[in-house]
Amino acid sequence: MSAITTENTRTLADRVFARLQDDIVRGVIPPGSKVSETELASRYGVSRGPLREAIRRLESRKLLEREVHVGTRVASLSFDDLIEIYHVREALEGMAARLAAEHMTDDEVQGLKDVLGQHEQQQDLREDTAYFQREGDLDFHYRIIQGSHNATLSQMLIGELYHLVRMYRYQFSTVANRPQKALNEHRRIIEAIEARDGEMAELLMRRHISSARKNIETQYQEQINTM
Amino acid sequence: MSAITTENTRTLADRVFARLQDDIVRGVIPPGSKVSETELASRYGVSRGPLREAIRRLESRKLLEREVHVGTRVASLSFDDLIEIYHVREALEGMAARLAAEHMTDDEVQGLKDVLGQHEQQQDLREDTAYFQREGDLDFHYRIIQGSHNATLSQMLIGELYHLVRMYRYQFSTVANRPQKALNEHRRIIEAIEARDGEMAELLMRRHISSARKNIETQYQEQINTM
DNA sequence: AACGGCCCGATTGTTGACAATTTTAACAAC
DNA sequence: GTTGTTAAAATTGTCAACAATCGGGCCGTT
Repeated sequence: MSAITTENTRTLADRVFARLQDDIVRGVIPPGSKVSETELASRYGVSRGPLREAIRRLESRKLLEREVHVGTRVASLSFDDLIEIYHVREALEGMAARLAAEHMTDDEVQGLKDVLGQHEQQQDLREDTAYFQREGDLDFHYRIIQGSHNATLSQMLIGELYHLVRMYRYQFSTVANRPQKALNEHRRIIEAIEARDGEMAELLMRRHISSARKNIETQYQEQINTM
Repeated sequence: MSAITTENTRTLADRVFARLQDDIVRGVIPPGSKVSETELASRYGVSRGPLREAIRRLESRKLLEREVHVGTRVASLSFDDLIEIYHVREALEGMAARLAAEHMTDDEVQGLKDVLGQHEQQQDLREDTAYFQREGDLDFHYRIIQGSHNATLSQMLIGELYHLVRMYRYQFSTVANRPQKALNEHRRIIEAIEARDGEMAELLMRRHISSARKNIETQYQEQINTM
């Protein structure tokens, strides 16, 4: 039974790490807020020892920021931070798509196509599918990243960057506002992967993410102008 | 006086982190070896508390690997790991070169050209310049990465990946075996950056790193065949 | 009223002791 | 000789107390 495994082979510090990360990403603890070690320790029912280990690990992931002898505060992503992240995503996920086209198994490709099919149906049936679109979008990207069969690459994207992206989405309650275009782009990326055309898969993935970035930049500018 | 700053505004755990990282990267503690907490604690003259915090951070950087209730061991990079890293470097440093071409200040470009000039002279004067070439190569890449003016990107490359690359070099005592070609490639990358041609800079940087990867793959195969 | 020094409470940093788990080694049974 | 069992030793995980540092309020001086 894997529940035993996940509860028992992990240490207190590991579980605090996971719960705290979740609370930060979901905005339960507000971005930018200062967190007290004793307060967190009592909240999660542990002593400060394991808590501090969890804090150090979340620092490495840029979810917490520490000032020596002063304290720790939850990261607060600025617009510029998000743009930086999207440039990195463009580079890394482009490479991931290339490697996925080369290394994905036929089963993995089929799974990717199934996921796309589900998204198309959701798009048909509902109008306000913002939440599902976001989750679906993530699912698509996760599968391609893992299809690269490059653990270092997967770790950097899924283990580090994506937590920040998700945190930003919670922070500003952003919604997908180009779902139909995105879906088309997904479709073409899959075609390239299926044709084992790594060059094309990379190009399309980069344009996909680059478009998302430009969209964010436009939204941001509009928001500035109406203020 | 910055010596005071670096010694005084940092915590014990921070200094242990830095020293331990250095000892791991330089191979003072052999790759793959198991490290005992009490032993390390006495070696660095601290208690296990701050030491464990340092260990957790080095785990995040993939320099240490932990098994719950068993212990921690120094990472040992396999050939496959290094190839993975080079694919990531190709993607990230390609993007860095593109952004550097767009964002580097004229002073930064001049500094880059100065560095290249020094390398050319070294190459003229000496034959066995393996060490200097390696350091010079790193200097060149560092400057372009920081020239991207993208802190997230810089952190991922300089703060994470490069430690692993350096560790691998110490581990296998590799030497640069295509210095003249590399120098030419550097020259052309700088030209593209100076011309503010981001597209070209990215292309050349990717080919530069891709060539290095292929070179490593070839070396590895030859080594296998002679065994 | 503005400024600077001082003390006190609160918070972070560090330590050593204790609990839980794994590994080692000795021993017994087959 | 191999395998299985058990207890002791060693190691990791956790905790609570102690030390060091920072921030805020009070007070006195100008």
